[in-house]
Formats: sequence, structure tokens, C-alpha cells
Amino acid sequence: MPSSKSERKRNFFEDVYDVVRLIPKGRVTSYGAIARYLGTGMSARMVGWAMNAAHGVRGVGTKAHRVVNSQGLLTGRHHFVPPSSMQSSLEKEGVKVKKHQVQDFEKKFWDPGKELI
DNA sequence: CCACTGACACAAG
DNA sequence: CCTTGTGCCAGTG
Repeated sequence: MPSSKSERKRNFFEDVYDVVRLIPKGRVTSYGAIARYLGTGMSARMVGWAMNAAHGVRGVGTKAHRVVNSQGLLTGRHHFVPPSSMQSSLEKEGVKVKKHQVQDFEKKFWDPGKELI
């Protein structure tokens, strides 16, 4: 088929979304983990940037609330509406959150590059 | 083409 | 504990 120039970058979003959707219920992952899964060349910022696009039409169905930073903090909660919905969604799935921090983060942590391999 | 921004990570003070 | 600086890549103005 003919070349598709615009299709290439879309692959990046799909990669991120695909990983996020594969996160098991009651589990969480970090931006850095996803970035490393895609390749160390991909900085964690790109993941957050992809999530930013996820709040729109592209990310419909994407569980962005399951993605937290390396400390297990819900740093992206401010992008949810309302912000507390991120914590509510996590607790609803069995993930306890205290002070915007995921409890038992190491237990809830799901590494795409390790379990999804 | 250049400058700024961004839901991060890591290091240093 | 908090702030600042640097790296990383892509998007937007």
C-alpha cells in the first residue's frame, strides 16, 4: 500500500495506549516503566504527553488513572475532572491511595517490560 | 526555523 | 522536605 507518513507517529500513541489498557485491574505502573518498555530512548515525559492526548478522543478507554510516577504519586490527578476521580477510580479497583500516594505500590506495580514480554 | 511547554526521572544542594 | 537544574522527545505557537 502507498506510503503513509502520518501513520508513523500515531504508532507511538498506540504503543502507550496499548500498554495502559493492558494494565490488569487493581494494578498500576509508572511513566518511566512504560517509557523503558517502549525503549530507553523514549523519555518518561513522552508518556505523560501521550496521556495528555488520552484525555481526549484518542484515549477513550485508556485507564490513565492506573499510571502514576515512579514514587507511586498521582501526579497527574490535576488533569482529571474532578482531580479526585483518579483516586476514586483506583480505590474502586482495589488500589488504596493515601495522600495522593499508592499504598503497597511495589505490590500493585505492574511492569510492562517484565510481565508483558 | 526558533522558543516554550509538558500527567517524568534523577541528581544535587 | 523542598527547590533547582539537566536530560529526554514531540507538539505547538
